[in-house]
Amino acid sequence: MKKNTSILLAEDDLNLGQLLQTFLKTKGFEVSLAQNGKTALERFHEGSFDFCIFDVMMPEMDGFTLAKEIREIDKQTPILFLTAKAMKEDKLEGFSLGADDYLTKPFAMEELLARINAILRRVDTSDEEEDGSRMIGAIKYEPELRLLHLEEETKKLTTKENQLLTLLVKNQNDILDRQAALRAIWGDDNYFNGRSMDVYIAKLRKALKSDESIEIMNVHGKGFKLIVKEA
Amino acid sequence: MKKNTSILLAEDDLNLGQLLQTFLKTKGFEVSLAQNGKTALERFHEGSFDFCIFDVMMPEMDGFTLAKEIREIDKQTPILFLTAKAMKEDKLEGFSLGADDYLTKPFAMEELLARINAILRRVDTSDEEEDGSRMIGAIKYEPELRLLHLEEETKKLTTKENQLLTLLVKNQNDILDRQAALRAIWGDDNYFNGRSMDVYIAKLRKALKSDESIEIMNVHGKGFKLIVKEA
DNA sequence: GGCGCCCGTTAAAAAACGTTAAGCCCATGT
DNA sequence: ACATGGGCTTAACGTTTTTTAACGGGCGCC
Repeated sequence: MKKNTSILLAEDDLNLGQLLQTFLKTKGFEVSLAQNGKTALERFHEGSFDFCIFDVMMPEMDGFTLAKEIREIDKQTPILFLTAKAMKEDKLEGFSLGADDYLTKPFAMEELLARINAILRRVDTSDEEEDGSRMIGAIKYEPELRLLHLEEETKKLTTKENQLLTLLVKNQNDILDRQAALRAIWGDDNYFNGRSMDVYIAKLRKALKSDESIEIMNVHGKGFKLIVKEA
Repeated sequence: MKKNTSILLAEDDLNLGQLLQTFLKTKGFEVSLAQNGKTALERFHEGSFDFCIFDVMMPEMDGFTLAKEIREIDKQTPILFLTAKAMKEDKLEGFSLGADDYLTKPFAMEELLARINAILRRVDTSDEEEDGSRMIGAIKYEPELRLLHLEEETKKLTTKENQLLTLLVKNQNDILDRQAALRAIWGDDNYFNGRSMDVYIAKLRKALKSDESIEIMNVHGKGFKLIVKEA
């Protein structure tokens, strides 16, 4: 059973936003609509999305800044920009931020759909299963359901545990920057949030300790690295 | 089981970057993607890569400067440049910096793959094992896991110990320049960092003293030299 | 041979991280 | 309203990692 592709849509114009949302829903997507960049960013870090559609001009936080924040810890998820006018600079800046595409308003619904599908076809190569789960060593992890399937029990993760593990997995075998992670999950990288994160690292280590080949290694002063040793 | 060859890819255009990353991943490589030269340099010094692909034009630090920095302490790891236009001067400068090959954009994925494999076949002469470990005298060293297997115990190295030992090993039987090492690991070669490095040299000497054939020799005013005497 | 500088080593200080437990807040059911 | 419980933060204490200090020895050079 193929899981629904979930889209994060950030659009301040509620008219257009809802129109797009309903349209995409009829096409079989799950769509979460945010009305400004800030809530969109929070939503992104809470949830688990396969695709992003961001309006460039938005209150609180514009689409480009939003994309930049997301790219600090996630270089995978495709982002498509909606831009009001055909501005050359806009296009250039967007692409340098790792946009996978852009669309100039006004546009046809069908064109949007075509672009989305094209990008998804091109990009989808992660070691993620069809149902959204993935393996960490011998442990099955379902981010959307916040479940960790261990030998016997199957552990329910809390929001924060899940966010942190998701980031670690996204950066598997690579450094997850401490500051970036704090900004992504806590919104601010002060001392106390840092201590809080360390507590969650301890929790995750305990949860994952059943598989000896998994290690959350600390890189002093830089961050953490999820290592999965080869068999 | 053959370890995945790990590639450091520095490319500011995330579109192209991700495209290359996913392509190379499907071909069995481990790919770490950095969006500018500076983070790429940090990543290089922290991690352990078998191959580098650098875009020439990048923000923060361009590909040539990046290569120059790396070549100060690593003369082995192959570097392939991606250049926008076929500029003769670029090529010349690149080769003088120790580039192993070039590719002019746009290029075919398959060609990139062919070049990589050609270089790896040609260059791979390191005494590195298939699993990424290597021997220093009679001591087994696993840089990615930061482990040093001595007679009885197996010592976990700290981040800094590991970085320094990696540099020494890369320049085995050759001088590791003091200033270059400081810039590589500490980012700055001031007095205090220098003293700090001396402390780590002492630590490594102590750790390696179980094997009499290994010596970290000082070359006055120049740097250090890791010497492994023949049996 | 004396003097400055660089290095060797050990110890102390400081910073970062590891872990456990206690406290706090908020939602929920009674 | 009151208790209950889960989730998150803060506190407290321990350990590890890194830096700085301190002191002694070696090297090169006039």
